[in-house]
Formats: sequence, structure tokens, C-alpha cells
Amino acid sequence: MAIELKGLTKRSENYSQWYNELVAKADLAEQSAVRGCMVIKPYGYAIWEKMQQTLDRMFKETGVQNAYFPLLIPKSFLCREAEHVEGFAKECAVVTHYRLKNDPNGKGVVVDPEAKLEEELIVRPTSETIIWGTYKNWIHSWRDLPLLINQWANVMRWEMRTRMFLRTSEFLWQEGHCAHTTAEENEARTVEMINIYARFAEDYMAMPVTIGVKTANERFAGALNTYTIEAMMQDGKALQSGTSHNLGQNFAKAFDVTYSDKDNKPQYVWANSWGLSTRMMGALIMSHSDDNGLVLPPKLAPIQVVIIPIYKNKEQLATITATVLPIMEQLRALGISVKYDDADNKRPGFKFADYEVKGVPVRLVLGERDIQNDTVELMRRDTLEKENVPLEGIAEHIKELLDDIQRNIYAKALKMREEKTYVCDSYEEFKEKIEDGGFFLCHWDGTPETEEKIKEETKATIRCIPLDGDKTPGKCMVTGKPSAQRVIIARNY
RNA sequence: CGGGGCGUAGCGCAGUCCGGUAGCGCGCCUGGUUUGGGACCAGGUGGUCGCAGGUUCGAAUCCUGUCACCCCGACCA
Repeated sequence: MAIELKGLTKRSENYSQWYNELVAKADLAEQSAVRGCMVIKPYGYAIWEKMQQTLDRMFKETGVQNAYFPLLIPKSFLCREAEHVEGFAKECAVVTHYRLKNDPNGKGVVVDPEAKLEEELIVRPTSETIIWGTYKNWIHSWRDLPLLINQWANVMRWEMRTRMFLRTSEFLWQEGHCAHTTAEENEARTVEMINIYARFAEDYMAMPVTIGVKTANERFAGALNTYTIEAMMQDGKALQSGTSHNLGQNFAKAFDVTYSDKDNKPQYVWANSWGLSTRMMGALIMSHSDDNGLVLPPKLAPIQVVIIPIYKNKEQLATITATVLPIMEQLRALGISVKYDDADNKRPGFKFADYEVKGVPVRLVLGERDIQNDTVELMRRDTLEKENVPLEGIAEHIKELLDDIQRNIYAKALKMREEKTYVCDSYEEFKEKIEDGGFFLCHWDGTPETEEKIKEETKATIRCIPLDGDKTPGKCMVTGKPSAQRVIIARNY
């Protein structure tokens, strides 16, 4: 394909340009003909599939089942919950007609004015409304609860400005929607799901996150409370990576979802919803990648090991292949995904660079030299270190190495976050230091006005009120009023 | 919607000021030599110059209009 591989912009020179080039050169995604939408290419999608499989397994372990609801939502449904519609109204795509006809004045087709829908349909920006409209029919008795449903879907939010993976008009995600009998059980589920997201981020994506609560300003439209996991990207900006919302009884009341309890009394159900999107692809890229391209955590890499033969003729290739095949079998027996790239239309140097930019964790190079010595050249992507290792026991060695890479990139990301996290008590100091990015642990008086002031003056927002950590009270950095605990303030994507 | 930029081959661009045969690099195709860090040589394919008008013997180039897209803000996961 027409991808110029040379000359990736340096990460330190222009982070945003580096990111865009990386997405293109690692063959993850490209702009589509539709404004603000993205084509996810096979390699990018393979990574997303690994994320999906992992999350799906984690969800099912807690009793969640998958289902699918329609793309289009009747406008009247969206309007049922007042705060919800207000929050999403400004970014909804609307279907108004159901037919085209030949243009009477020329070529092509036009919308047939005769085919106007009586009620407009909204392309889902999220599915709470259509799902609660459906749950009304599913929930009658306390025996129907809890109802734990997830759907994998696309949603559309007509964003003004877009950015590959991080903000696109259409994006893929999963959204879970649960119904419970009690407020306590509902809250516990909301927290359980944000913990699953945190575990996914840390254990699989190797991305440290902070679990916290959103302020009223940043809360999901229609929720009582929003939990979030916040990660720090390499440029010090925050990325909201997953959210879990306690919806209280708002949607149950709006859609009249009630059940008969054990005393045969009607009760509204308690609801929560939680979502994680292809934005995580952006998070993955920005957490670990370097000037040579993507660095994938082994647990999410579609290809964990690539083997490249060096040969001068067919006979040599045959000899190398005979050595490689058993190695591949051993690796696969250990559950390691491996690719043998013996294509003869690309030279080794090209392949080296290509798999590096694609973030393949481990590379083996095998030539005649190695065959004679019973060794193989091994390179790990995270450090780019090369070593010659004996063929004997190579599969076990690689298995351990993959675990080590997974740990190492997590440790690196954690170290970076710690270095760029500051305890700050002076607003003046904050205004100066925020220019270089980072998380700022500051006291805040708890008012939306102060939060708004900080946002207007510095473009930074309160990312979350961390659940763990220091709970020492203090004085608000801006107003000097009392503060219950420090919050994380940062600029964000 | 404000402020800036751009539209010429699949991709990246030059040519536009000063009108006169449509160019370069990469890719792609063919053949050969290569292969331990992004190969080289030779030959070849490929474009109604965003669109619509106008000026002119003649327009990628000048004029008018229009439509895209990109970057910086406002909106946001």
C-alpha cells in the first residue's frame, strides 16, 4: 500500500503529528470519505478484537449477557429523560426521510419530500433510551432482576472536531445496561464495573489508571453519579478511558419500568450503565509508543512473535524453515501467537522496520549463521535490545520475556505518570506548570463555579475525585474555602 | 460559526506571481542483480490540474462564483 514508512515525526517535536503518522504507518486506521468518520484497518481492528475478547470474558464472569438493540431511536424516546436529551441534543444525527427519488431537474437522486417520517429517528449517541424503552417490557417481577445486559455497537456523536480513535463522529464501543432491585446493589454493580475497567486497563493494556468520581459538571447526562478511570498520556494530558454511571431511578421513572416486589408492591428499578470505546485504541497508542512506532502490550498484540528468515537462495530458506516450524509449534503450544514472514518481495530491513512500527513485542531473526550456532537473534520491542539466544528452550524463554515486556511497559508508564503528577497548593504555580501538562493534585472547594473558573483560565478540568489516596482536608487552591480532599486537575483529550 | 491554509497521477509535492506541449519523488507493473536494519539498475503504466462560469487565438496559471478537505478555537468519550 502507499505508505511512506520513513521519517516518522519525533514524539518530542510534535506529539499530535507523531500520533497521526503513527496511526497511518502502523496501518491502524485512516480517514474515511465521511466527515469525521474513520476506517479501522485490519491490523487496527485485530487489536480492537483482542480488547473485545478480553472485556467480553470479564463481563461474562460477572453474569453479564450480550444483546443487541436498534441503531435508530425514536425522537420521543430520547426526550423522555430531560437531562439526558439536553446533554446529547447538540450532537445527534437525525433521520427524517425514508426514501430517495430521481432528481426531476437533473442527474442523481434527491430526498423524496413525500417520504417524510412522521416521527424523526435519532442515530443513537448512546442507547439508554431505547434500552429502557425495551426493559419496560422485560421487567415485571423481582424474579426478573437483576438484569445484566451488554451490547457491542456503533454510536454516533456529531463532533465538531475529530481525531483518529480519540474522537470520531462514529465510534465502536460496548455499553452495559443493568437493572437492580435496590440502590445498594445498583451502586455496588456500578463500582464493580469501573473496577473491571481499571483491571482491564492495568493488567491488559499495561496502562495505569486512577479510579475516581466525576464532578457534577463532567457527569453523564441523566446520571446521579459517574465513575471514571483516568489515564495519563505521554504528553501529560489526561484521557478518560472508561465510565460507569449510577443512573438511580431516573430512567426507570422516565420509561415507567417497575416490578412487583415480594410483597406484590410496584417498585421502580435502579439502573446503571457503563461504556468503553475504541478511544482505548488511542489510549494504547499514546501510552507506550516511541519514535520507532507502536509498542503493544503482549497481552493485546495480535502477533506476539514475528520470525524473519535471512536467506540468499531457496535451499537456505528451506533449511531455515525446517528449523522455524518446530519453534512455531512450541510457541503455539504455549498459547503464543507467532507469524513467520518468509515473503521474498520485501528485504529483511524493511520487515524489521515494519514490525517495529506495528509494535510486535518480540522479533526473531534466523539466518545461516544462527543455524550453524544453534542460536537465534531475538529483539524485544519495548527496549529494542537484541541478543543471541540458544534455540534450546527458546519457547519458554519467549514466554517469560513476553511477561517481562508486559510488566516493563506498565512500570514505564507508571513511572512517567508519577514523574508528571504534582501536589500543588498555589493557583499561580498551577497556572504556570499546567502548560507543560501533568496531573495536579489540588484542593477544590467543591463548587461548579470554581471548576468553571479553572477551566476558563487554564483549559484544565477536574478529571476526577480519586476514590483512593489522601483524604486529608485542606483549603481550595483558588478560593481558600474548605476542601474535603485533593482532586486531579489536568488538561485532557 | 470565527481565524488561517490547501485542492495538480494511488500517496507526497513543484509549476500559478510573469498564460504557450502536464512535471518530480514515492508507490505500482516488467526484467535482471540483490537479501544480517527501510536495496539497486533498466524499461513501463498512470492526471478532463476540486467544480461551474468568464477573459483570451490559447488558461493548472488571470477574473467571478461555488464546493471540499486540513490546522487553530467554541462542543465532547
